[in-house]
Amino acid sequence: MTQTTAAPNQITVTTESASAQQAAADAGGNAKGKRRGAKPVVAKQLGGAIRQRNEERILRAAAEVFASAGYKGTSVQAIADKVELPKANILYYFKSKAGLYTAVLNDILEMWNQGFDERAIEREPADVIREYILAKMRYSRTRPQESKIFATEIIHGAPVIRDAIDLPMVGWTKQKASVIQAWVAQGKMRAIEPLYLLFLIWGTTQFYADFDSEIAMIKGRALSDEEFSKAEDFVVETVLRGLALI
Amino acid sequence: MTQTTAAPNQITVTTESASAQQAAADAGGNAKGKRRGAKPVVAKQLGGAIRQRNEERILRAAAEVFASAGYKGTSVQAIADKVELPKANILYYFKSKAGLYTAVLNDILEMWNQGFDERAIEREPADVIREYILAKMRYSRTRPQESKIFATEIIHGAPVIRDAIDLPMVGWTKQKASVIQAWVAQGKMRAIEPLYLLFLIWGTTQFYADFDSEIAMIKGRALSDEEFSKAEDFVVETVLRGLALI
DNA sequence: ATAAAACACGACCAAGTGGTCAGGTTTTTG
DNA sequence: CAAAAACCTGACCACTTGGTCGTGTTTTAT
Repeated sequence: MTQTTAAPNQITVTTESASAQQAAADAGGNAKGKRRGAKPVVAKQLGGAIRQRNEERILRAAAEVFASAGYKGTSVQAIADKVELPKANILYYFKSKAGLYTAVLNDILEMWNQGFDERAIEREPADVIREYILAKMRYSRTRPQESKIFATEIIHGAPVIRDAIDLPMVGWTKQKASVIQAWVAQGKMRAIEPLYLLFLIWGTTQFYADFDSEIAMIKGRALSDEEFSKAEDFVVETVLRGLALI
Repeated sequence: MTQTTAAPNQITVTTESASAQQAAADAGGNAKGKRRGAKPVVAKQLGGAIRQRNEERILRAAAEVFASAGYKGTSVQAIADKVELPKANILYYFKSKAGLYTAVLNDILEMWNQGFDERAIEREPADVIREYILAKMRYSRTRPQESKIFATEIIHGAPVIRDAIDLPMVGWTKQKASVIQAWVAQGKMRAIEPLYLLFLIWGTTQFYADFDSEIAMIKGRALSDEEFSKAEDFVVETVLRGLALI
């Protein structure tokens, strides 16, 4: 919900203000309003108090179910059961299952672009990269559901968010890559292809969220906070050494 | 298909010989045979020539569809269309969609346990780890479908393969971890928690398979062979440096 | 207070699904 | 060259699913 740092020079607009709002709009029910002369004027802020509360609850429940069962594996009824509302009611707020899924994904995308901060390029690579890895690791830890939904979506070729994410994603990535490239040019780190570094970080951090069940299998239980913290340290140290920054 | 190295002290049996065969058995149709006195004696090697050929084609098509649409998102009809056989026919060979999926997964699991070779512990960590990373990277490159099916399955909590994979997986991992542990004890590499190293390798290599569509988005096209080879080098070098092995 | 909007929801339906089955044709076996 | 096994498949069915609708209730605005 809250817009984090955000690259200033990005087309984030497409994803944030624009598409988030728009998603809320076409996800929001009450299609009937349109039938006759659209009486309710334009839109008095879209959504009464009740609506807002319920949409939030539904979204939360939906994320849970989508994460654990996948899009196709999720039935609207299952979500309804979880929020304890009749199915018809949730279809009243989100006019289709697809609309609900899109809304969930938009919420996720808002959080996805945790970038290097604006002054990254002037700072020490080691510091920026450390912070970036930690941010990603923490996201995996605190939002495994969202991470899973995102991963599943991408694995299946991003059928739903393709258009919403395509351009912005390219932008975010290019920006990060160019910062890294600059560091290399300045001789601040060993010569590497920035993209592959990003992939290594994304892959590793994503693993902790997406494969938590595998980790639990292996360890016999989930990672404790201390263990996770150790894992964070390991990733940071290994990457920094790997880049010859330590 | 070919059993690679394999940890000698593992219950791999459960997954390989046993469950692969067994899956073929209960996946294989002809349940009717059982109705009357089970005439066809015991089993003359299970499967005529036609059967073998068709099962293979179906399996291949199924893997494709499962990978791109997920288990729930896959309809038997879709697989049928792809192999150009009537739906009933594919249900004749694999008595249920679940059976087919299990069969596909078993094929995958057979290839999954690419381990350190038997003499790993006596070899140089750098060599073993390099080979391991390259093996995983190549698997991601040549078998992205299988990788995706596996990932999706794990993300959703491994509902299907849980039992088949649980113990073996723990075994494989423990074995690899103990080798790394030994290296650390011998002072051959810096002190790390072996598990976190494995996670980093798994996550990174998996990323190249599972997120190929994202990579394509970013680059505007898929990675070329040369680029992929550069990526391999980057991962190897970064990890080895990260472990202070270079 | 009262009208209008927003909210709630049981009942229902069309479409798609996995799976069965009966009766056919082809292949293998003796 | 039969008989038996293996293979093939259109038709069918039970069931789940997303989505609609009509109607009733609550909230909000005036």
